[in-house]
Amino acid sequence: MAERARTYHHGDLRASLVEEAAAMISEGGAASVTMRAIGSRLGVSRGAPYRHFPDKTALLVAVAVAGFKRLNRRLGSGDAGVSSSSVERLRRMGEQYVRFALEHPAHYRLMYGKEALERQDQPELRKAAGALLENLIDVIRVHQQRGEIDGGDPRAQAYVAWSAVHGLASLLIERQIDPNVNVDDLIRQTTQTILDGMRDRSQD
Amino acid sequence: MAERARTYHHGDLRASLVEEAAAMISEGGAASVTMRAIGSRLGVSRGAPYRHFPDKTALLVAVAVAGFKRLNRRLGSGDAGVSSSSVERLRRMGEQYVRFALEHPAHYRLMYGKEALERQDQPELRKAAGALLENLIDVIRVHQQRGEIDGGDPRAQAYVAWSAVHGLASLLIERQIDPNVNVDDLIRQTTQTILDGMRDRSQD
DNA sequence: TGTACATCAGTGAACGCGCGTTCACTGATGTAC
DNA sequence: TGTACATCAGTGAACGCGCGTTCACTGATGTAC
Repeated sequence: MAERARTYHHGDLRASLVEEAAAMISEGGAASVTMRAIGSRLGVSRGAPYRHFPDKTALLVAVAVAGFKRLNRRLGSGDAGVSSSSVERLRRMGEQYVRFALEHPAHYRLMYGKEALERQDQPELRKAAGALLENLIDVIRVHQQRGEIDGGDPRAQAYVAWSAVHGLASLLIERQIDPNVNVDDLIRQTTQTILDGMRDRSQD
Repeated sequence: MAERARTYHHGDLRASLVEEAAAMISEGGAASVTMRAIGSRLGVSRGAPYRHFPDKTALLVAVAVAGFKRLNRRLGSGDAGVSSSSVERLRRMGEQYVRFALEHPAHYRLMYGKEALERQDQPELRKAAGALLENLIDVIRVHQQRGEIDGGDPRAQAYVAWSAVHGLASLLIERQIDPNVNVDDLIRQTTQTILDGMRDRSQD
């Protein structure tokens, strides 16, 4: 604030816009993000954001992309390597995935909601989501090579695993799951069922 | 239309509103549903819908509830009874679930999207979604008794299965899945993996 | 180091728009006698 | 069967609102000489 008063130029308004939009989404959902509000929250005029984003959709796409990158980083961390039990690695990825969604529900919703982003093809967004999938495929492939899960098409297996965690995350976020259910147990059981199912596959 | 011109009263405007809103959602997404448009599409004034629904949210809730009922009916049909192989029954439920979502993507989105419905607790909606879950639990319980899947908490197992199909449906709808992938195969593999995982459960 | 100038980030007033909703009304319907 | 009346579904004009976006502008910054 003091800083802002001192300088006419903001410094890095573009980054601030993305950050602030994400914060607003967390606080009040995607609908609460308006170009007017975001400007005033940053102590900047209404027109200023248009120096950095051609329109509102472009800003929201940037926010969603940032979300995917953040999630991807989180899944990648923990252990990247060979160290721990490898199925354990997959299970932990699933857990982290769902936990991210629970911690940032509105942001997560934006990442996947075509609704909010309107326009069909946002290559940046597609790329960010694609990176997530590729990581998952890589991990699955490694574990296949170790013979710990079956040898089907790793891409298809990745989709199945992704579906399970994405579905669980969505149901939790949208409050479709009885709040009395222990979330940690449910997450564990979901990832475990998927991993068992992948191992078990009766050669179809 | 001819009918409408003949009578001042519409007949069953309430039902028509729900039906027309659903149609508009299918055609142009939830955002395309406006109280103004819906009135004019039914050849009725702007105020007319407010005779039947206090506000827009109430109408959308009714549409979502109708969607859940329709989906539920579809899952229940096919075979209700003891006739067919029982695991087969579960697999078919999963397939029908995903197929419903693919056929009515925007409607499906509305059913689960808290965003669009804004207000937190819509008891009717909660009830309709709950009925879906209870049905699934019942089916799982039956198959447990037959010893075809393991004996864990059927509610938890239902959540796991629901997560998988809901996740797959969502990813497909939101175009997160490579269009070159064979959707039928993917649906089959997902339901199969879940069922295998349920059977396999290594007594944890 | 000092000046002239091009660049461009941010200003702030204003635009037009489509929306949900309200409200005094009017016409149709069903019912009591 | 006929009339009076209460009820209520549908009318249509109007409201206020918040939104995204535009545009001529001004002030800050960096650079060439």
